[in-house]
Amino acid sequence: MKKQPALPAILPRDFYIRSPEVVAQALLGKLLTHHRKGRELTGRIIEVEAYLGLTDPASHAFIGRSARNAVLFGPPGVAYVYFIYGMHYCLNVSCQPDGEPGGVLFRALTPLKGLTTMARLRGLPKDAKPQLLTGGPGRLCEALGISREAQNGIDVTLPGSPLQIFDDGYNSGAIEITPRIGIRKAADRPLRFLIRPEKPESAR
DNA sequence: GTGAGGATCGTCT
DNA sequence: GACGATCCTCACA
Repeated sequence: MKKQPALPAILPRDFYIRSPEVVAQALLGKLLTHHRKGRELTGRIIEVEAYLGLTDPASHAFIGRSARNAVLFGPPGVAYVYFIYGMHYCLNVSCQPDGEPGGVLFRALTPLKGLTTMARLRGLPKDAKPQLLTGGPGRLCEALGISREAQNGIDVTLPGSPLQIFDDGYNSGAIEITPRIGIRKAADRPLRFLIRPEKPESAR
């Protein structure tokens, strides 16, 4: 069992200087926070996917460096946001040493703080189910107000950064491993990692 | 409750 | 010109 730190601590850059598979599993249970217009939007990371870079056909980095994927080739611990299917944003964080491409895609969060704002950004009623707020890569970006123009290239390891990832000592318990979703290339690789979401009030 | 298909645009070739 | 790491809506059981 991990010790419970007194205060949530920002994950340091060293945390991300590892392979995406390792970083992805380590990110489960951590807190993702976006400071937006004076409000704090926070959720616990419950589902991620690892994208390995040059050896992974499903990764944006597989085709080599381009203007779009440059963040994946840069220093670790930097947000990579891309636009997909003409209507959705997806949030990743770069990992591996500077120069080696690799990243982790955030697929789902359990919303903890700023639920009303999240619901408003998603265009949903304020009592909307968490699954509808932040369950899905496009959904969680919309709920946190994340876009490529504003958030791509943000360093998530800096104390003053609007986008940060914290460790509050939460023990994520057993990790489920499955193939990645929504891709055609290398779709059979077990690189999707998830934890059971915290039980809702009604399930007690 | 579940499954299938359409929407829409940035990026790359 | 074609594709894509998705989501939403509608139809049907």
